[in-house]
Amino acid sequence: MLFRPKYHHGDLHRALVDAGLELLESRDASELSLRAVARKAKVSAAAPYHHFANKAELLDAIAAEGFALLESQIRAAMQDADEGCGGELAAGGAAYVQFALAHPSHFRVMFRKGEEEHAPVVDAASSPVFALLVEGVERWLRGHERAEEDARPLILLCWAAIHGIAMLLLDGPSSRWEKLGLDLDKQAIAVLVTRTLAERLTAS
Amino acid sequence: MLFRPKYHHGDLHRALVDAGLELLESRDASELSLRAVARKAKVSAAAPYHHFANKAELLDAIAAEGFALLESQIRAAMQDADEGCGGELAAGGAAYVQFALAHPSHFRVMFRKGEEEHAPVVDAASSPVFALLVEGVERWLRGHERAEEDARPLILLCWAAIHGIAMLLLDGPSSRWEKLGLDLDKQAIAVLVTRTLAERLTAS
DNA sequence: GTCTTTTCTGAACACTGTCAAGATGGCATG
DNA sequence: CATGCCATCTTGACAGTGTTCAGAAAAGAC
Repeated sequence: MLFRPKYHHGDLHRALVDAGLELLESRDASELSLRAVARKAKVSAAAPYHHFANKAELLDAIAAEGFALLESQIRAAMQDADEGCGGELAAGGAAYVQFALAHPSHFRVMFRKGEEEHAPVVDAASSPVFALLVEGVERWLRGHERAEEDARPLILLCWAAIHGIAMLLLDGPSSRWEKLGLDLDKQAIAVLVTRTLAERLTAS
Repeated sequence: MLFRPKYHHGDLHRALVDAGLELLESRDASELSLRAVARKAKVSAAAPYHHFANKAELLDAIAAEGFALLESQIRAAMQDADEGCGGELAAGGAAYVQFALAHPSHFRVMFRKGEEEHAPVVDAASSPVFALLVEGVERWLRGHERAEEDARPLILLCWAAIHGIAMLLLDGPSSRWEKLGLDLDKQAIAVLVTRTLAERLTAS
């Protein structure tokens, strides 16, 4: 049994994660009950406890799945972007925000605060997308003849700006954007921010 | 009765908000129960429903209080900063993150997603801190002989970066920072990001 | 003094996360 | 094949939750 065993149900571990994901499409993360997930998987309320220690662990699994999906989408977007040019970073950032806007509840689960220390599962799953960012910034620096520069502050700034605009578009106080006189939809605002960020990075 | 009336309890509206705030100091936002708040206020479980339509409305009140507090702290930090210089903006940003780090649960309540449209109470309360940001960026532009420039993309970028680093420091996958080789505490990371941001804004 | 309105309590409902005890069925060993 | 084992699932329970509703109690109006 390489993966989870296939006993009575088949693969309940997988089925529960999928059921949770489906419910997150419509419901919000805060109103996602373990019992509802079990119901959707046509299983009793206590069944999940043979595959996850508690609700948090299911959410961790869902979060990990989300990071994998996010990574693949960012990677695809970066590959489609203009090679070498800074458009690569901007495309990655746009993909990040696009994911958040397309799957808001899932995204919030990915960044929900774990009770104690963060689950190592989630940390491990989020590692590749972070690596993608690091790699992108470093490649961009090399492409701009600034390979010797310390990349770390720029990495922090990029992640903060991208993650921040995603969060603000999801949960931020609404009506801030219109009040600015920008009548753009959310995706366009995200593009504007990533573009401004890229400009500001390039400007020396 | 200009404010909330003082009937049986005195001012239960105020007392409930205070009790909620106290509980948020130790508990996390997700484990804050309306019943526990009522208990802390020495009142039956149903009493809050005469002052708030539901739990969400209490949280909205707590969130609004948070934005007021945040605004005062940012304003104080900006006034203490070097006049005219760009340090004003950086100080404001640092104060923003400092608030988030000092009151993480409260901060999360302020930016939690409301069920439907955002509560107008929260929107109104968050307006002044947004105005502080707008004003700061515009003043900074004037101080740099760039008054004619469109401030809006910069405003978005600043808010996104500041809010983003706050969120990442609170809920982000841990062990990202050490993996970067930066052995700084959270506050120092926040300062680094705001400083990098200010640099990048100044660089033309 | 009554009368009314606001505030609070007590009990109830449906729901939640979680656990202990038993039923069920696949697996390997005899 | 029979046997036993053990992972899996169900049933039923417990404490706790948000919310509602009928009534008690207290404050203000007349």
